[in-house]
Amino acid sequence: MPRVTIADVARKAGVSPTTVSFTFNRPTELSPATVRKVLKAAEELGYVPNPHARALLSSRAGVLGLLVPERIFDAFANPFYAAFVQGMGLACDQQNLSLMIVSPIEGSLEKAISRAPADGFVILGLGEDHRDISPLSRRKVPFVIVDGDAELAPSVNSDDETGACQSASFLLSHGHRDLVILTFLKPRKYMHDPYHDVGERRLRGYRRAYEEHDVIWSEDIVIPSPCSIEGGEQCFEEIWQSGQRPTAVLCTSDALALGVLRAAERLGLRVPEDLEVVGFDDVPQAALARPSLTTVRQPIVEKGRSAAQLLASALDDNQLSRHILLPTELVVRRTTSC
Amino acid sequence: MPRVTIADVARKAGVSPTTVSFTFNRPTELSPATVRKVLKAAEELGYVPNPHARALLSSRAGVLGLLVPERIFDAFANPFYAAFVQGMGLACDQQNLSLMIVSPIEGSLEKAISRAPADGFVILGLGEDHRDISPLSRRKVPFVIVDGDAELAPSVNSDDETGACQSASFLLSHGHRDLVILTFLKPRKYMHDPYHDVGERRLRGYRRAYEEHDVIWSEDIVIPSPCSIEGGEQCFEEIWQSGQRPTAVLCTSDALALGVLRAAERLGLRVPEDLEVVGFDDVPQAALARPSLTTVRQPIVEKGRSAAQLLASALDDNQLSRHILLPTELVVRRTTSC
DNA sequence: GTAACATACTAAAGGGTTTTAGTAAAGCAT
DNA sequence: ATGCTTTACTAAAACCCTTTAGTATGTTAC
Repeated sequence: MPRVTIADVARKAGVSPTTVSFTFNRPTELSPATVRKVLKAAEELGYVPNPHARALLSSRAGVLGLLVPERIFDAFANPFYAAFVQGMGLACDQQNLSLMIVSPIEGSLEKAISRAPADGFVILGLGEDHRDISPLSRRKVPFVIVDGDAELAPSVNSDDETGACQSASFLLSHGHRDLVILTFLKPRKYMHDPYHDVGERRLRGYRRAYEEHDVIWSEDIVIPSPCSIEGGEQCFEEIWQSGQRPTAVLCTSDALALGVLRAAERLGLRVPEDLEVVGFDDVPQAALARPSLTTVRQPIVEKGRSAAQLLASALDDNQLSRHILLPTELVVRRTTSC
Repeated sequence: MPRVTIADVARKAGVSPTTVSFTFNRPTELSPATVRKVLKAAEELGYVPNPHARALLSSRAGVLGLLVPERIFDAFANPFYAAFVQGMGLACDQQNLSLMIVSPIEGSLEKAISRAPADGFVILGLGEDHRDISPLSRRKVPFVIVDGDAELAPSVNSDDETGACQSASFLLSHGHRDLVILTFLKPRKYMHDPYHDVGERRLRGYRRAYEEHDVIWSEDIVIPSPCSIEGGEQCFEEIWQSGQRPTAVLCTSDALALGVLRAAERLGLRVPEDLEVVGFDDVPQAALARPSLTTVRQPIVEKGRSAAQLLASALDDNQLSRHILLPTELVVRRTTSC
């Protein structure tokens, strides 16, 4: 039994397919009696327009893509994503759009992009000139860059460097000299990208704080780790086991910091007495953590919301490329001694 | 400048559109020289097949829909969703599928379903015979029911009643007699559904524990609240402000329990000395909470994974409807005194 | 009584691909 | 030279809808 098509409804209602289409799309051009008749026939047959056919014709599927340069599993291991999606959802709910998560297919983002039936993309963590997304510019598919460099395309970023600088400054001014910095590992494929990602921006902030405090910076204290609670936990445990005894840890992501907290607990370290920890993001659970996490707040939900909003308006009028810079702010809680 | 189509590539390469299609879909039927020639032309023109056209023909877009009966923002306010999506992602990553979040359009799930270019749906929190999803059965679109009753359709559920019973039993056997139970409020539209949802199953478990302990059950102690940390926080604060002084709180969701913890902290209550709290789900942050949350564990990631897996195989062979029941288990942590 | 216009509907083109059925040429055995 | 199979490619139909341009009818205006 094949799918019920517009032709079936037309036949049943005794009208042309065009009339059926009009019934759904511009009922004002039809007499009320006809509309009723067609609606009845459609109802009885259980007809709904085929979304693929509709999208093919109008190039509008009502779907925003969220492009993430890693596996979905790895991405959502970081609570940042839930909050970001929540924010995008705010705009989607409002504009009746759906939200699609697009991650590499067979390791290729390009492939994933070209197969995804989305009207546009919010791109997380890649710059606008990244080769993996160049097909989008060529095909004039609208996209918004988040946490990445952009000039032509609209973008949403946080003031990472300032926030990072504040957090490092905070620790340095309290006398800490023996820090460890946990940064998130880029997905393997992007490891050697020349592109300046968020991690690097935050590092730059830390480095600036070192300069301002006249403390000598060494790349040796920077340890990359997979960006998840487990990643941070394991990473810090290894650091400790290797004999290093930092008095404080700076993390470029709350996921890592929460992991450090867990590791510290397991290792019997008291926070903040034996070890101070500062994160980045202020994900919802930072405030709930044990102890509550000192971190650099960026408005994640708002970030997602404005990215989706920007994309939605780009779909409508494809005008004006706006660049949004969101503020960051050090939130002092209990993983640091005041 | 219109989109580059298969015809453009065909013209440029001096072959028929069919040959171009074959180049991408079954290159073995072509001579290597031709494949090279076409690939080169496609590359030069920046051609990628139109996903809508492809999906129209094959009825396969490579997209799994996650149907949620509430707004995306509200859904992702509950950390359960992030873990569930993570699990679905595991299966999607493996099978090269994308994941689409579909929530009501203009308040209508039906509308959202009919517009979504997804190959099938994982349906969260509705039974298979719910009227909002009946169009799917009629159109023979595959779907998997999660946290809902199903007989014909494949389903994934947790043993909610047993888990809930254990948790209530645990509190009752420690002498608590003055409990409050926080349940999550259904989205308004589904408020009066006759359908037995997870919340009710869990309540049934609590009730059974009351019976087993010969304690009289009263519906008055059951307080519905929006299912988020904020919801639980506010709800418990109101309860306390209203003069009630329960010695323990049972929550049908960790989101609520985490909220209660936050409220307790604000109200100056010590947990577990002044108030004991038990959640449900064991979301990742339950273990990290302050204090760590006693809760009923269900394997959320696994739930998402098997739901997506079931759906993916239903798409392939549309056979065998399996029903998966995942175990639950009380995890005693620090919000209860042992 | 005819031109001008609005109303209610339809035929046909188009959107971009995949797939089926088929053709032409080459290879092989007899 | 004849028939049979294989190989390499193509024409045309199909997928299901929307939209443009147009027809037929009725209404109004002078």
